[in-house]
Amino acid sequence: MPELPEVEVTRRGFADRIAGASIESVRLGKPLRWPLGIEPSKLVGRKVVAVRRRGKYLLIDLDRGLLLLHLGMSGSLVFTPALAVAGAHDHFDLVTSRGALRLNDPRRFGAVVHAASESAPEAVKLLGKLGVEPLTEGFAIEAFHAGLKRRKAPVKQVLLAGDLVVGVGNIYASEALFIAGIRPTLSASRISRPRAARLLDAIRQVLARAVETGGSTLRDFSNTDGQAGYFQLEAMVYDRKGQPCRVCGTPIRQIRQGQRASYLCPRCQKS
DNA sequence: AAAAGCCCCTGGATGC
DNA sequence: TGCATCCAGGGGCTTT
Repeated sequence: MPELPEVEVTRRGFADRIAGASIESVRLGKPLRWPLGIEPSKLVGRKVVAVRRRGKYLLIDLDRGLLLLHLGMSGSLVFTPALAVAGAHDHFDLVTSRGALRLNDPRRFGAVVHAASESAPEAVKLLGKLGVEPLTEGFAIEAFHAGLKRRKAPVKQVLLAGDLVVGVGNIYASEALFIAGIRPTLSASRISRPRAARLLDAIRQVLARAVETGGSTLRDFSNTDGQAGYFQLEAMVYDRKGQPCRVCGTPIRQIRQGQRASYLCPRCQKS
């Protein structure tokens, strides 16, 4: 589910509300992708300082240490004054003096991991190879083009890999490539400098718009107040197999790359 | 170093 | 209605 926009919408939904709170209790449900890495009772009494985002990870800074939280494919967070009885897929509760944060994640590809600091091995393992933040960091077109040039894999898969630019997942990779007029199968190394510039611009444009619209809700994503996003209503190609291209009317095609679906307009994305 | 495949897991849609 | 199969917003890990 969650790509950069969904994670950012989630972050904005509770960051200010939880900042300054002290942790009162922690409840774990079924195991997530990785163990928490700390005895839950040791978190009690610590204070939440801030909530940041790095790629698709949320970083919950505590006055001592931090929690790295990932939503995986099916995760979502709610932040409420008081928690209801935990459901079958509620696998992590962080109860604080200002409200409770709850992770619901049916597939359990998500994770909450404690790290003593951002430079601790547990954090570096997860964050160390991440690429540039497309929305907030100055990403020179030279660096982006150079990064593409040294990769022979299809550009779609290079975008998904996350080591060049972070936050672009399966929906927004297809969307950005459509906007830039680039075929997802094109080898990244063959993208010219002007086209790389268009692609970078398209990535920023589509991610920013998706944040504005509350992200994409295909199945189960919702923000921390339980509300759905509606970017999917604006999607140009994603999940639109066989439907007419919104620009030229040609039926949208679906292909498979690395066991994931890609969508494209064969006419608007000629190469 | 880079690329390709393989998993982790549950639930909804589809087909027989 | 029942059951099998396929597919899904991710990404770390292992193997080429």
